[in-house]
Amino acid sequence: MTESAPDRQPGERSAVAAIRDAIVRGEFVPNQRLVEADLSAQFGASRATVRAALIELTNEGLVERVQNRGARVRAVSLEEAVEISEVRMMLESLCAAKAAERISDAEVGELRELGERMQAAVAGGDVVGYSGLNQRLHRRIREISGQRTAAQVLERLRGQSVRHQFRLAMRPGRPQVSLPEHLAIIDAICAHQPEKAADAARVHLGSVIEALKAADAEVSPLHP
Amino acid sequence: MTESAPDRQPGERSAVAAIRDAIVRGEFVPNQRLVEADLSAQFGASRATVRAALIELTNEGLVERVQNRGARVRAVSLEEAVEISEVRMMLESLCAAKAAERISDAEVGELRELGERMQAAVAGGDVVGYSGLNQRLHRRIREISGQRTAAQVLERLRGQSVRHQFRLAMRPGRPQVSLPEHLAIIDAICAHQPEKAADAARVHLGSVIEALKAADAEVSPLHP
DNA sequence: CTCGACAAAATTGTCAACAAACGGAGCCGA
DNA sequence: TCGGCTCCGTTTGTTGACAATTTTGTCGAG
Repeated sequence: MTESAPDRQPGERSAVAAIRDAIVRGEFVPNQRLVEADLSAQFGASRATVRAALIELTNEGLVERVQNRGARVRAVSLEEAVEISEVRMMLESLCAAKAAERISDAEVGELRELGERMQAAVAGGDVVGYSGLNQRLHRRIREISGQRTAAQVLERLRGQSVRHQFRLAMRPGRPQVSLPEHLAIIDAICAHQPEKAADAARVHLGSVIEALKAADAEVSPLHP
Repeated sequence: MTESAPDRQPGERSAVAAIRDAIVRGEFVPNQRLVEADLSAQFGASRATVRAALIELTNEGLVERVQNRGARVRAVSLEEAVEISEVRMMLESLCAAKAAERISDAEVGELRELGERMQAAVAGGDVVGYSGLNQRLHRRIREISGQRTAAQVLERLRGQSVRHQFRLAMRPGRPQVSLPEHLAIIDAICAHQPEKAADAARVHLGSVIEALKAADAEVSPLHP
């Protein structure tokens, strides 16, 4: 950890984005203390800027702050990850239904192409590529839905659960399970079938929840 | 702006709460500019504290901030209010279902009593009392559900749509419509019927959405 | 050896002052 | 008259220092 911190060019990149990236990329591990002075030095920003960034990230659910005791990276437990996935189940199904109603022909082609690329990635064993396409698909569906409120909430929740999502994606056999679920969502949306799209999204997120529990049970087979 | 009872003890927490209260209570109207120096004087806090508060409220969706141009009270349009209600429909139904699964006998009594008091308020024409009980009911259901993630999101959304909610509550005849919907939710939860509770919540929020549109159409029959 | 109090260090919360950016008033030239 | 330009007041963004609070380390008593 004494490894020379990446001296980002001062005054260029927003401190919020920099710290957020450091957290979601895993550079800062859960429960790690985030001392304002240290971050100030690391990112070349003033302490006030760092402070504002921490407040913002607190409201995004990425860091925890307690009065006079500083900030630390928030650790999301399995239970919380499940809760987040439950909320996602409701909101992604809403977005999927809305997207099925509003999608244009051009966007149909776009989604179909995404689906094909996902198939190719799974067939080729490109796990990280598939993971990236996965995120792009979900985001694109949110955009097409036009439901900006739900989209915003989902974006925030994604940041919180990115670590668990990543662990899931790396699980052997997981892509083979989720791929057909994703394709079903794409098919329903492109066919302008809101009910079917919502159902497919619910099925997918239900699968995610089950996989989350299974992955955790495998990692820690003993319960404290 | 004439009213001034600014003698609050210093503290970031109180500044956030004070400004938030001023916004939700309607003391600050939508699109009103929020100048840091002015708020600093009004609430007796330093500008840095006010600034931190504005950042926090921005992330809560209550104020809008643009680079170098300051902050103002966010105005939520009818479309946004509908979007918010759609998200609420999904999440409140989730919470209602969870609450139906987990509710204890003591909590059953609590909810039933709330229902009776709501009936009495409507019968007595106590609109503001009914409105308060309404909020208490929804919050209590969220608490009983144990779904803290959904509860948090709902709490944030409530702050944003409080103005529209208030307008709704004041609509003549509205309590008579929403009361049976609320009672249906209570009955389903107390009977430990998750599916029925979720359906009742969906029906209720659907009714809210319709009423929102109707209320707006009545206020502004001409579209600008 | 353990427990409690006390002191020192570290960290956050707050404040006042300075620099930069935006918006508008007024001026100039065509 | 109108378009563009500069200048100036206002407001935000940033910096550095100071006060308040918590945590840590040490010492002595039982």
